[in-house]
Amino acid sequence: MSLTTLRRVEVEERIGKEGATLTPAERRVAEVVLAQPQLVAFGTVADLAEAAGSGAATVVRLASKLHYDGFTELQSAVQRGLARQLRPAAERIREPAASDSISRHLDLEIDNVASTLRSLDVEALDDLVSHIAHPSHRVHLLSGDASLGVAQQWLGELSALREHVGLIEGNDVAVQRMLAHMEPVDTVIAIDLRRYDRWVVDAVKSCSARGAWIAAVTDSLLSPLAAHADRTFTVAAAGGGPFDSHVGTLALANLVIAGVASRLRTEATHRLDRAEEAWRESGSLTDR
Amino acid sequence: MSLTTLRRVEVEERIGKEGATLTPAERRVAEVVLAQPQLVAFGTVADLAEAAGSGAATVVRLASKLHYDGFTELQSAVQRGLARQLRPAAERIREPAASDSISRHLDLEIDNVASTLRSLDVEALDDLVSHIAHPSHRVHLLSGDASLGVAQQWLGELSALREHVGLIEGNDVAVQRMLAHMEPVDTVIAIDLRRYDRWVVDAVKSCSARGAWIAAVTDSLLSPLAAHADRTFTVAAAGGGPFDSHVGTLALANLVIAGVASRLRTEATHRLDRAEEAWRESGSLTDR
DNA sequence: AGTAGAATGGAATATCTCTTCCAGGATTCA
DNA sequence: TGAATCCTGGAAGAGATATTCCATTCTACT
Repeated sequence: MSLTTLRRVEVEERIGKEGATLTPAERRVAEVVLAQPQLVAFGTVADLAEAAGSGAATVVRLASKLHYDGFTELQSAVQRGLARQLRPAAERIREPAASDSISRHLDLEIDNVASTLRSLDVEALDDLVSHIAHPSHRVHLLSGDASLGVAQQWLGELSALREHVGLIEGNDVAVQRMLAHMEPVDTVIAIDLRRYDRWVVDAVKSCSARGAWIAAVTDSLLSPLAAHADRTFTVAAAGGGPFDSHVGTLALANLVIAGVASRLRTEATHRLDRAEEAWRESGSLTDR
Repeated sequence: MSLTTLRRVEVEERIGKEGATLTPAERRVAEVVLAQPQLVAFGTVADLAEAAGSGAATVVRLASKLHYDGFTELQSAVQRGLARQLRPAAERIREPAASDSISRHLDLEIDNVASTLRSLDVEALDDLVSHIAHPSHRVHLLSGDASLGVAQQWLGELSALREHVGLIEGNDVAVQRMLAHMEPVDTVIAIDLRRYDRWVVDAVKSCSARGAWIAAVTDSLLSPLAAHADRTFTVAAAGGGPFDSHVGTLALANLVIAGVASRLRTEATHRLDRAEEAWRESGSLTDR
């Protein structure tokens, strides 16, 4: 996996070079610098001195021996090194690296999936699954134009598991119709990322006013969708091309849908069996 | 807050909760906190204020609104969050997520993306990109029912880059119409996985007979689609629930579309700009 | 249009941190 | 063994930073 781009950082380099000339106390400090760079990046001279069992002056002297102007400069160097590791793949992909475009996209998409699922709140997920699995709550999907395909994917699979799942298109008629029939027990899943479609934002507001339970799938907790949502799911959507990547959103969808399926096991199985039966009879599916 | 490690980083959690009560300037600061946590972790109040275009006092006020004792405490919280990400990315990717079920899906989806993109043949990819980028070739998308949403996603984004992209629905009328108008220079992208939709297989055969150039996006080189395709792309689609995961397919789509976009740079840019202009005039997109 | 209230940034202040200096202690070499 | 040198940490001062307060600006409502 090309994700392991660990570069030896400047500081380590210098410690290696000057290592032989370090005094015992300085060496102890240097060991801490290598072993716990966070302590250097986030801490103070005193913290580092304590961790190394030395005095503050020794810490500063080490920085000088490594040809830094002082502890502050050493700290900056360590911070730069850490920042490199912290940089999301989204930024790495822009740099004119030698690596080919496939592996750059690979990094990016893996990052999207990992970030999206790892930032997921378990309670929020359970809550969403419960709402979708509740048979008497109708489910309405709202999606911005850019994520319409992914929303269709949610729609298709949720429809296979339960009834009364709908996707609202972005025209006023459809939106108004949905709002007219909305009950306070209905569930709304709104999917839209930055450069939000105004109609989605407006529709979410209206749904909220009508008392629907709303889940927002969006790019930021500060998104206008989040403001009216009962639960917000943030997705990472860094794209290597001109568009956002909805790979993270789709991974989230799969997770949610799997949860709904297991919650609705018996009923869903019946539905799926009936569909299977229909396909078999009509011969519309084939193994080869 | 107790021993339970919050998966969504504490700071984000709090921003989400208080997001609605933030003033405009505070909101700008919060956006920077979310977008550039390093700036908070490594920087000073003044740095953050400058990045957000606000005063130092606003930064401190935001910290208070998030129920921190002051900026220093907010900074510590961000540092703790970042420290978790400081491990090498490769390790982090497989790190268990908040629940077993999420971890399982995470592994699964990462494998789907990685397997799909790793097995990709560069020449085949270039070939597909070239065919799509060729302006005089019309592009037809065919998709099985299960991957319809993903196909819609291809459609939407390709349509933003060039003209004459169509998605054929699975009814005879539409298929026959497409076949009737097909030219030998047309490009067909057929997306369908195991338990193939018979109509897709048949349509691909017919397209092949008419001399179209065919790319198959499918699950195996032994797929019936592969038999008639000029290029075959295999995708990994292991799903954690009852359905296949199309995350790998979508990742492939993004890669292809990014390739097409860079191939069509000038024309595509014009198209995108015109669309942007239209959105701006109609006010249908919003930043908040 | 006017007023009350919130919002905002600048400046003063209190706190914290880095750096420098120095004296006591350890080590080395004759 | 003694002297010279190096090593080391504490403490003071220099510098930077967070916080608080307040005057100005903006906004919303009458």
